[in-house]
Amino acid sequence: MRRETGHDPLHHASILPRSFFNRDPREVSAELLGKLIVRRERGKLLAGRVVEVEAYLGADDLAAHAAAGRTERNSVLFGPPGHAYVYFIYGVHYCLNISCMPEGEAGCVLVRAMEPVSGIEEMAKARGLSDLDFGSARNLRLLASGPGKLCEALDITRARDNDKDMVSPRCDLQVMEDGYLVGKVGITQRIGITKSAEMPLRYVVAGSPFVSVKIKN
DNA sequence: CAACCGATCACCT
DNA sequence: GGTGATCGGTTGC
Repeated sequence: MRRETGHDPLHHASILPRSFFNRDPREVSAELLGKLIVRRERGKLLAGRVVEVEAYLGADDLAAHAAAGRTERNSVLFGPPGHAYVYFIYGVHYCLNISCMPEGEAGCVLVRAMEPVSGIEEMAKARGLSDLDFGSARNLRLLASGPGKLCEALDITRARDNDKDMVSPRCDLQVMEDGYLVGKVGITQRIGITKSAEMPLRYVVAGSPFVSVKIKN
């Protein structure tokens, strides 16, 4: 298995300002592509570049957890922007969202897939895939090509991470930017929902092999 | 390779 | 008591 280089892969990276998330989730979604999700734990640095997200809006979006109003579970969505909203789904998986909009207004971006950048061995271990050879993109994409996989790779759980401030310099779960620019952005319907399913709110880096599913037109 | 299915939890009605 | 912003293994074209 290939080793990480000694040089810090986030040397040129900086934390996004909170204002980045203080607006409509659709704007945030388009610009979040190419940014970095960073996990720091036990002296290790785990990071991936976002290649797929979905926007979830407020009361008009019946697929959003916030649609029925504020509850104890979804209260993070109504809090300040830039916080992690983590929920448990289908009895098996966690999903990571980042809250958007000013405090008091709901909205978020679901982080659905990322290209692994740093801490490949750690992520593989967390995914139970330590035996694979990650020299090939074919295996590399197994690490975080879906919201549940991404959370497993970064060891994200509701108990541990819900409501964490992802734009705080001291947080062990952060969003960063390093000047990387994505190419063409594709927009499709969201995955796996039934209500408000027709709205085109899924944003992917066109041609990336690290996205979850390719949607046929 | 598409389609189906089981796992099995938190939340809301 | 029903539902769901998923995944991975299996089945059957």
